[in-house]
Amino acid sequence: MSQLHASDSRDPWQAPPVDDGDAERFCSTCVFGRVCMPQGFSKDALNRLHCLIEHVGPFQPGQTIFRINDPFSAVFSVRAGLVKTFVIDDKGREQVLGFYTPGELIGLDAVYPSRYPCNAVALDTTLLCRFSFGAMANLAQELPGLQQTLFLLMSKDISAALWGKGDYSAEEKFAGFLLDWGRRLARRGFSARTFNLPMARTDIASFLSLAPETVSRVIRKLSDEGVARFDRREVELLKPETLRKLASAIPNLGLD
Amino acid sequence: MSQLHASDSRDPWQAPPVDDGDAERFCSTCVFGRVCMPQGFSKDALNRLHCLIEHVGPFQPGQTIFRINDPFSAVFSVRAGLVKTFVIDDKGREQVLGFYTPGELIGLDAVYPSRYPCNAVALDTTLLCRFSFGAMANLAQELPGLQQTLFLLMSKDISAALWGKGDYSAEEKFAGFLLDWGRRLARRGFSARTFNLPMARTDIASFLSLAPETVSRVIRKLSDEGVARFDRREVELLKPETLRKLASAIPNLGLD
DNA sequence: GTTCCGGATTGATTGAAGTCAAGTTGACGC
DNA sequence: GCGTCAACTTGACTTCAATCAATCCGGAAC
Repeated sequence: MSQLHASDSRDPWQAPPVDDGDAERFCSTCVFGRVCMPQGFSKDALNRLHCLIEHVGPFQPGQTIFRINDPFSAVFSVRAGLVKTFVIDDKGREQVLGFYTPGELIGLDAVYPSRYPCNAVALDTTLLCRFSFGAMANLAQELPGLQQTLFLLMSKDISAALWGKGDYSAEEKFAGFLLDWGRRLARRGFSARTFNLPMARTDIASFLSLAPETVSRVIRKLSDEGVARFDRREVELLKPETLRKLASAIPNLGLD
Repeated sequence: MSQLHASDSRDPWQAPPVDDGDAERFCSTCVFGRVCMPQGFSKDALNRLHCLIEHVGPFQPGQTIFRINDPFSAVFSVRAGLVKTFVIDDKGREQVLGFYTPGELIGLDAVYPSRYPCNAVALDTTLLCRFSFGAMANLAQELPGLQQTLFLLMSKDISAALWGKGDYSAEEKFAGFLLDWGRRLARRGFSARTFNLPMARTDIASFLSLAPETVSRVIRKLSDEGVARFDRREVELLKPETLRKLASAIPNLGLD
């Protein structure tokens, strides 16, 4: 969803579907656009960074972007759509590791092993930017701002990976998930109060290490208590304070 | 514990307590010594990296190294001893995030927020090397090998943070913990079969998100089944294969 | 040695969430 | 409209680990 028209309308359903960027501009949601520019990248630097970007996609829902153990060469920035990463345990059960919404970067955890440590599939029609990591590292050698940006992004991913570590109740985890998702959408100009949970209940359950049935029951409980309204995959947070209180059990939630 | 004498004796209790390094050499366990050198750092480069190292400590057991929300300026490499990092949740319960043994690096997750996101305390008499991160980043601008090393270390921490994510039984988690700990000691030349678990049961429990009583019961079960022998904090893995089978439920364990 | 103390263990009970099985709902196609 | 299918929900039951409550060490001090 585009940010170009965010000042005209914050309704995702009325915004143009994609902001592709062009030779002069990054996609408005792009981490490199957002993070680098305020640090004073020169026009030349931006152009050189641009040269190593490759637009890929569209990927259809269910389509694989990379597989676990594929050799690593690039990270991906989500331009539009939704991606989940996951691993399969020895009993064949899927463990979802993360969801990625436009502006977020996938694959920094693959640098060390030189292979992707997880699978990535599109959950919605998805467009990506592909950044060759080697080329980026080379460029970072000349551009302190880019090096700094990469350090920041990787550091942030360490904290993000820690999310939900610990022993929390189903309600606390789900409350945290709702608030986190809302906050990430808010960064792109959408409402943090009324939004869509575009992934399947099963995937939310797996991400939170819960059974789908438990997620269902938590949703019913929050509905009954008037904390949030759920209609299919639409959510309206009626008492964000109550959610925040629940989620406050989980430390380190302030990832931003 | 020193690696200098590893060829003479692999017994940690007979080895000299500390390998300090000097003007010419890194501590033998140091991540920068280990990771950078094979990539062909020049003598000059090594010297410059050396200049920004500051030896700190000793810290006594229980002594704080940094506190959550302290402004970030440096990462720490463990030279000797043992460190745990942890956060306190809103009910006052401690959640252990990690244990750090000599050669391991603490604090890369603090780069993004510019504050330490957790507390760090020594669990044993501990010596550290302090690296100013800003100075290191500057140096990395000139030394591609150092930049690469930092990317690798941060990427590795992302995977490490993911450890234990998912819904596993107490036995699976503990088996994974034992094997992981053994493997880390083995990297320093010690036995991966017979070793010490120098942290309190309570800390292991917290790290694994279990009650201390549950850890105790798992230990008893593994003893009864002859899978491992426990004597106080000493462990001998009698059937590592059984442990591996248990731990294989947890994906992504192969962090190395 | 004896006393003390904190960490560790053990046993009895409880409870939150998983599992299994049976509905329900909505989307799509014919 | 009706059938089909998958996702989701609901209810009944089970289970694993947390909690509560006693002990049981083992080391330090005297």
